[in-house]
Amino acid sequence: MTSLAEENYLKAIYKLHEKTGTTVSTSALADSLSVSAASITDFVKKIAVKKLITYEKSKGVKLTEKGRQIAINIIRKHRLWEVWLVTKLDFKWDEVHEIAEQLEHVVSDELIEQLDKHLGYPKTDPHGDLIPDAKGQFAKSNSKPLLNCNAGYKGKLIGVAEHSNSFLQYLTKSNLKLGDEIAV
Amino acid sequence: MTSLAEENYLKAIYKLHEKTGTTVSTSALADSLSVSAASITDFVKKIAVKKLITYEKSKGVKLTEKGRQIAINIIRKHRLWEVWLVTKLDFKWDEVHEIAEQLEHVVSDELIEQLDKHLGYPKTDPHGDLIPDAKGQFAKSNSKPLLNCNAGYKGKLIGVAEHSNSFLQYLTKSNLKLGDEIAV
DNA sequence: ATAGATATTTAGGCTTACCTAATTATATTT
DNA sequence: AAATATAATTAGGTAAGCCTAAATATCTAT
Repeated sequence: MTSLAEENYLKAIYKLHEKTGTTVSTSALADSLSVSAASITDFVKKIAVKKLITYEKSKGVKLTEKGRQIAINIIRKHRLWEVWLVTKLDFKWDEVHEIAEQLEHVVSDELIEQLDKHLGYPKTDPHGDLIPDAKGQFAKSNSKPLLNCNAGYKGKLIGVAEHSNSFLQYLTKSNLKLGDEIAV
Repeated sequence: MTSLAEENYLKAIYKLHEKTGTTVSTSALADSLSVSAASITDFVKKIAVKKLITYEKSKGVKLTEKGRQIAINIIRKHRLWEVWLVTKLDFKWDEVHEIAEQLEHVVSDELIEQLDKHLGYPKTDPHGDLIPDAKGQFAKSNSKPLLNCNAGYKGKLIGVAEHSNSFLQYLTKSNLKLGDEIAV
């Protein structure tokens, strides 16, 4: 029903919307998916017909509730697989993204439910991102971006917004990991 | 490098060759892959150019060493995933094939090596089939088909040749499982 | 050895997901 | 507001992996 390409488009739209809060532009999508703008316009029209997104010519794109649910489900799978890779297979947090990008597209609801159980129903992934439940609900988080913290502020490092391998490796080398108590 | 379709063709050729011992015919492949004979001819020509198989017009197809290695690697991955599904996620032996068909195409050598380690380097999958090692070597098996056993013969059930869900469920219902001592 | 049956290949087409180049629409400067 | 820059769309095309229908090759039985 949902092709690999569709899943990746929906996920990219979800993430760009999350970041900007606005409708998602053709060029932002083209950038994020490494595909030409023309291809985006094409594809976006197709999935608009399927009611996965709403699309207004030259005005960007928005997920419908249906599209949002699919996107969240992919994210759920991605994050569960990342937890598995780190906790069960001993991968580092900077080594799991590419593998999870593949595993997230495996289709089997029972598989994901069993995996979730096997992992002990984790709430967050190795980067501190929340894992939505099977219904697409995210738990509440009381996180606060480091940028908004004044000097002297003390807290616990519960997640990282930047996921690049180099940044993650830098944190590891600096002896910083999730759960650490930090002061600004 | 190796597309999903290629992987499935090579695996199918491997399995049909294993079963018949001869070159693999267009129609056998068409049957096994649920694809028209015309499509087989097309595809087979393409992967012959890539030296994954040898192909003689109207005379069927054979894996090259290169093609064989790819096929065995897919089988290795398939069987390791099946072990994981049964031993770690509590799936039944008749529930794992379809899921493993998807997982076997995930590309990451480190993933497979870590998975193998996580599982304790299993020698056989949940149906008793041998799991080749990372170099494509199969261990020796001293199995004997039940059909070749005379009445009165005693032995241990170490594998099943028939993998259909209905047969596996029948064995389970009959209280038969791998490792059982049986007499003919 | 030849007719008929079966298997295989060829020819021509389709869909998906991409592309480039050209055109049109929107935003930004002055 | 006009000129220019940037973004988006349209038009036309490509490769992969499939299809059906028609043509040809191989096998089987007499």
